[in-house]
Amino acid sequence: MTKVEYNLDHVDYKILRLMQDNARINNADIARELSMAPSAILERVKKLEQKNVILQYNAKINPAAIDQKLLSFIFIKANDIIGEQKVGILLAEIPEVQEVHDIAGDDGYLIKVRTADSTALVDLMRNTLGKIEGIISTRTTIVLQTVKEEQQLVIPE
Amino acid sequence: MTKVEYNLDHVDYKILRLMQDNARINNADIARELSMAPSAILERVKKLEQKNVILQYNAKINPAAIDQKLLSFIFIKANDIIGEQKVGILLAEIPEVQEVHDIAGDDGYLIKVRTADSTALVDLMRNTLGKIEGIISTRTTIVLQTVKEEQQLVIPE
DNA sequence: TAAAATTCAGAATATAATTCTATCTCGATT
DNA sequence: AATCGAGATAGAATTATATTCTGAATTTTA
Repeated sequence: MTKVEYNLDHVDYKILRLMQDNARINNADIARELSMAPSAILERVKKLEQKNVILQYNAKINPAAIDQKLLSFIFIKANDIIGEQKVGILLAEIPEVQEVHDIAGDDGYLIKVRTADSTALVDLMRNTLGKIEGIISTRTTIVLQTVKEEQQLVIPE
Repeated sequence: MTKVEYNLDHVDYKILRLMQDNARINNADIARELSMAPSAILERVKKLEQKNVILQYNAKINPAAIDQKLLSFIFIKANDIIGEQKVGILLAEIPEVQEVHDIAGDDGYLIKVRTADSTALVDLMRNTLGKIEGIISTRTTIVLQTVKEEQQLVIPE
């Protein structure tokens, strides 16, 4: 892991603020908003992509529309060596697993899982999690209702 | 809450699969990929937006690039009346709070919070969470390292 | 202070989005 | 089986946008 300098200025922040809420905004509109030339914006956006400030552009899809109605968080206790994350990497390969976090205390992971329903969750736990070596125990928390779910960051300036 | 029919077919699923990984893909490229006319794709995308299948287009920004290096999950026990979510709604208004989930058991919430560092987290808990009426207790879990963090869903067919 | 690198505007060009219309498909009805 | 109508699509024409290029201005570096 190498130290990276991002060196962002006000204009970059403004672009990021616009794009994180509307990734399909066009160059011309950003340019108008910031009173700059489209070509200048284009260059900056490309640089933000190159420098890995912008990681990806996602369409946020309504889970209910494709019948993925159940959201759960599962704490997973594992016998991973600290630093190495064998179990974590295996968990990350599961498509239904949206997030895998290595958490402090309890030598464990917290994962976020989306399935159609509780039956599908049980299947996944039995057939997929159950096959991963090194998992000692799991504790599952079911989400009844989601009040907010966004990935927007608080951008400076 | 009204029952909604989404009525998606194979072509819609393919479009969604392309767009959830690359929201800035253009019409022409989707059309080429699916061997269809751009106009047909355009209509479908617009309908997917209208029907709230596609909820938003986001740029995923590298938290490190804007100095938001600490991720935490906090369990919050609240004295909310079931169904009503006064505390949940207040939590959702906090910009650093990316997610608010009403969870089963323990009459509580699970929230996901991003701050610059642990100092900023403590500040937020004291100054912002501390001011919310109805919070009985909190339990904080710090993320040491994130192995995976995506919002991609498993799309059928 | 000079040279190099970066940033940006504005024009020219290439590419893509959008609109429109004719055609096609498919299910319902008679 | 024939007719009708709604919805979906292709393809052409038009409009809008992205991209490239150049030169000038500014900032950084040596």
